[in-house]
Amino acid sequence: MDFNKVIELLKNSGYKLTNQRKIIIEALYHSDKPISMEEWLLLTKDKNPGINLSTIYRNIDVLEDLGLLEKIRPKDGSIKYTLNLMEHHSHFLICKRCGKAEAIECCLSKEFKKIIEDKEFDLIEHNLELYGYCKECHTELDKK
Amino acid sequence: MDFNKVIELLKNSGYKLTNQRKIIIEALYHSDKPISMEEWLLLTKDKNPGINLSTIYRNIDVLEDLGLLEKIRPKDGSIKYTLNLMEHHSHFLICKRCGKAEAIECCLSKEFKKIIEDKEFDLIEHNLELYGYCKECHTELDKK
DNA sequence: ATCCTAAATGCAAACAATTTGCATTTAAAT
DNA sequence: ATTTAAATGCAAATTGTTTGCATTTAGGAT
Repeated sequence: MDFNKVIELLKNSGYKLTNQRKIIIEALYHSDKPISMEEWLLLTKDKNPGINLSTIYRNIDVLEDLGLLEKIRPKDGSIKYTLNLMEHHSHFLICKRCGKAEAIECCLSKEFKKIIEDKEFDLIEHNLELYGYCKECHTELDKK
Repeated sequence: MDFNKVIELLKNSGYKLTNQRKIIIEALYHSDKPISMEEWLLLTKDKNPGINLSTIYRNIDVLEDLGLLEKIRPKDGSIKYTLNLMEHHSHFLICKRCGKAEAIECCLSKEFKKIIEDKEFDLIEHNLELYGYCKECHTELDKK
């Protein structure tokens, strides 16, 4: 989904396109990896120093309402945000070193789902986060 | 791992077994599902009303140090705690209605791991949370 | 283009969750 | 029993997030 499509969706849902909102969403859109609130704030202040933290928080609600926001919660307790522009369900390969996140297609094998079914558990949704080292970082680490 | 084993591990690691600590860990040990901090506090206050919230927080550090604590972070932003007494890696089937969590064995299929390998991503750890309705709750919901 | 109104924003204050400093208590080694 | 480092309770501090309210602004109506 390209940026204009996002804006269109926003407007069609009755939200106004303010200067701040555009910058806030754009920051997330152009980031190649999930970012923390701190990073998000810096990126937006970069374009408009007057933008307030609470405005970002309020826009989180908007993005969630639009179903566009993905919140990633690593084990360390932090929260990172990224836009979810995919049609279908996906998960992330998250690099423990550089933080880059790459989306991958869904994952639960048939056999695995079968095991769950056998337990008569009605599976509605799942959340999978994969941590490791991406190719680049792995190479870097080998050098040391 | 039975409770005495947990206590033994605690002592062997140089921690003292205080009355409060015992109650705090016992509460978690005897709970059949992951619990919130609020629930944890209630369970401990039940046995000793004087126990302070900060003592629980400090004992979280201890349990993490011992590698016994599992933190579960549902999408709703809450945090639940449970003891991880298993030898091998496992995941949870978490009921969206009653909150009961059942551990299941590991899950990533060979094909799935192959896909990740092909991306030259060095997978270190992963986190999978499965949400849905357990058998009992499913039955209950059908009644309505 | 100007006017109008609901939505959005900035700011400061409120709030919730977690952590910390410090005086006191306690487990357990001596 | 004595001693001492570790653990606790309490209150205050800190951090992250939310809210109330006065002001501003986007975008439809005129």
